[in-house]
Amino acid sequence: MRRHAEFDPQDFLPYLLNQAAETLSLEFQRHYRGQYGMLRTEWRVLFHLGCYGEMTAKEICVRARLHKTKVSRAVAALQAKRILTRRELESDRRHAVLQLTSLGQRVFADLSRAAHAFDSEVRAAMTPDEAEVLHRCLIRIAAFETAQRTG
Amino acid sequence: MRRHAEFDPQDFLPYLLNQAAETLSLEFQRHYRGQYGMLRTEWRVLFHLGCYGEMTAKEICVRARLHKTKVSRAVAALQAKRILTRRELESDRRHAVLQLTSLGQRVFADLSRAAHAFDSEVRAAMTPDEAEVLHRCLIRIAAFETAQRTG
DNA sequence: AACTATTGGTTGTAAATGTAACTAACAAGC
DNA sequence: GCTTGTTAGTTACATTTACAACCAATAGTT
Repeated sequence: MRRHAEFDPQDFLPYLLNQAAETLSLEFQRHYRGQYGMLRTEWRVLFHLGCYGEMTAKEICVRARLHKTKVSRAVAALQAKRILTRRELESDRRHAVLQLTSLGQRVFADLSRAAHAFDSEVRAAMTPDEAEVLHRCLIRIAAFETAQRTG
Repeated sequence: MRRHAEFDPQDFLPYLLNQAAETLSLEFQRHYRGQYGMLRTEWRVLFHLGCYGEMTAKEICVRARLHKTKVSRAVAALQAKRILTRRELESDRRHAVLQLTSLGQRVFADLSRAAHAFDSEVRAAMTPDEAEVLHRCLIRIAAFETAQRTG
């Protein structure tokens, strides 16, 4: 069957990386989607607020590398779910600092625990050395060409 | 600012993996999208047909781990673009074997070359040893829990 | 042969995403 | 103080995706 054997999809890094990423994402979805009806972007916003503390939508855009419209919609959804509140700054009324409610903190604590457990589960499939190399490579790849994506 | 330092997004493998994958995907999009107006799923279908030779939509679903509706629509789009043709089997008229047209083969050759070059570019960011570990880990992760996704 | 189940594939519709255009608040130049 | 530019964020609309229901062909059962 194989007519053009020059190249196997499995050897094309972007493809393989995507397969791996999708596999894990799909698996972890169960937690934030199944338990809390959250979308991936919502989970990311919650994740960042939980890890780094309160910040503005813009800061989330930059840190999480998400487009502002996605963040805007995720924030609205999380607000509707009583996971976070927004506090406008008098110093500059364009900004609004986002902060988790106590419910938000509980949800974050729960998902954070699940994330930790899942991470360990994945790492169990490799040696500590491998995990370190993997981490290093991914960081490097993620930094590849970050332009025009964080507006 | 950081209030909950227990966990950094950068250390959560699914998240990091996603960032890396998205970075590369977005970059490589330029080729199939910019040059040929193809969607990611279309490129994947083309990729598989080009690499492995003609096969049915179902086989593509299994190999590429894509849902049948995605493949169905991608095939329709590629057909409209004169990239592939379908040939029904008399032995079982539910099946249709998909094959690249000569245009499809030229497009595949071009994108395949671009993919190769891009892959090398990415690999240049790491040592051969690292690349090998990365490859191994990703294969392992991609195989994690393949159920209910290929229907 | 008739009845059900399964399989390969398509279509309809709702949800999600991307892109561009927009508003409001502030900043800078004159 | 008024015009111009920038920045934070939202909204509108078009494209894409997900999910379920569907159809047609075949296989399996009686």
